[in-house]
Amino acid sequence: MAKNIKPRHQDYAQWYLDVIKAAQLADYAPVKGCMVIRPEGYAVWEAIQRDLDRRFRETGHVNAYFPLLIPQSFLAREAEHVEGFAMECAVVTHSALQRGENGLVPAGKLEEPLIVRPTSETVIGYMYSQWVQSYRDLPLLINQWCNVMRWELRTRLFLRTAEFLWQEGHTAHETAEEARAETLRMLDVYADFAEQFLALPVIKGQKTDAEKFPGADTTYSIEALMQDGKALQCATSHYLGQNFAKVFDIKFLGRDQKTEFAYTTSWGASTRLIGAIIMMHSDDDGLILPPYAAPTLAAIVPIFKSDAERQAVAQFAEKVVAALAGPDELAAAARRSSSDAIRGYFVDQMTAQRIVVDWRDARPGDKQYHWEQRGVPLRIEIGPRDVAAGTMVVKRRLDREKETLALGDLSPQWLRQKMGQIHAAMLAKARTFCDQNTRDAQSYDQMKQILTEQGGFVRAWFKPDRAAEAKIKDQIKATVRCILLDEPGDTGPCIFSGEPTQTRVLFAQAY
RNA sequence: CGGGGCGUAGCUCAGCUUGGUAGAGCGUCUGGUUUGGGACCAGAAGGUCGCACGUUCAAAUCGUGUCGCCCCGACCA
Repeated sequence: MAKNIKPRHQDYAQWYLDVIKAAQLADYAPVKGCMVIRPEGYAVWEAIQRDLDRRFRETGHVNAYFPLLIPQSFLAREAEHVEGFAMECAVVTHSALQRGENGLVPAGKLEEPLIVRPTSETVIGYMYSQWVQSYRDLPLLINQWCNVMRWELRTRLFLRTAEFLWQEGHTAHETAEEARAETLRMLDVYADFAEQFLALPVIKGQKTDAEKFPGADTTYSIEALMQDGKALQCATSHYLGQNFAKVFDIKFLGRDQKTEFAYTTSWGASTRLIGAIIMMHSDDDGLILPPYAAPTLAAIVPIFKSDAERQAVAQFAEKVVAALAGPDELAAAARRSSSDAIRGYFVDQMTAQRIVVDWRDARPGDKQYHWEQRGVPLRIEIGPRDVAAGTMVVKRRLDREKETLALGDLSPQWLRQKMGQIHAAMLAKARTFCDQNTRDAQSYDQMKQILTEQGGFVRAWFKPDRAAEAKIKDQIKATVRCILLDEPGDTGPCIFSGEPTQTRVLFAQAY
């Protein structure tokens, strides 16, 4: 039992914070609502970036960078957009500081205030209008990795912070069909990524009008169910129609010699994904990282008493490292500056994933907890008894499964295969949880009972309606997470109004 | 931004009612014995009690103000 982590059943919110603290993923910043993403946490973000970026390239997108500051007037152009974001924008009004009576005071008032981007549809729309002249300029397929700021009043590390990191893709197309296809294509990219890379089973769906992105024609999202039975939106993809093209004048001369407004999309995923990883996979002992996103794949814990034993264990550990990372890496690591106590060896130069040998002057038990809490998928114990037998004890973080292996069993392929197995086990476990906590409701009372007593997703017939959704949210704190796609054209009675409807939705309490 | 709570050592908190030398546990550092799942002994360092003003011979303690944080609501990737 970890003594620095509150068990989930006692206080889930505190458990979440304890896991982050114990794994050193993030820290509070001096500015309320902002966080410092520490190296352990940032490495997970880099892994997410690496794999998503590859998927974006494979679907034809390129990266660029647009500015942090946006003229205030830009935001105001699209009515719904300004309505959605005006309440949470940081506004830059001055360009300097000067000494006043009580210290520094702002000076150099700006003619037009600038806002710190809460999202970049407006400034990108403005630029696109200058870049697009003809149908030959389309499609325009650009992504950017950046930070955004939404002045949140209640914040939680990774899940909701004032500043967060994300990527936002922005595309412009010749036809509505093409833009719609792009929107759904990127939704698929996110869903595949979540499952294949992060072991997060997700449900794809469409947002109701009440929940959609301000300014979008249609919003889609992937939704995941956390261990406490609450849903978390993990990524979104928006079909913006011609809404932004019209207000930013993104128009082109079509094949028919007529001028038309472009059809645009936008789609994004943020550091919130790290929160999803934590809440989906981790346990009362701390963080459990999905192997492909883990910066450290295995931690080797040497066990010894005498100096002679230490030497023998050290020699054997070198052989283990060489078997997993290659003999060249052993030499390369010796040239790198690093802590003497924790030595890292890259097993993959591209992903910078590594294994470590923990030579710190601490007891083996301490080291076990240390790496366990950080979510490292494998721990390898090497003691005098192992050295004598030419073996080691390999422990899986996920389920504490233990096996004794010989040196000859290890290889880079073995490690890759092991990671694949762990990933598959994590995905299966998470999917089982999601399935077991997705229930059908035939009546409003039944849904109310399920959501207040058990949580999870509730699948039901529902005719989307703002007033009804507001009432439901008020009464049982649940919202429509998404309208299910791929539903056969059946009709059923709306759980709220009783009217026949063709839409089935997922309800849940959400983060 | 409304309702409630809290600011004392790196962390968790006691002390405040009834004003009088600044406390505990954990952590940190040093030395020793230890080391196959969170060791033990000995010693040490560490705080203008959130900040300001006031009452008083005397304020962590009482009063006023102010700033910050946490929880609950409204708003949200």
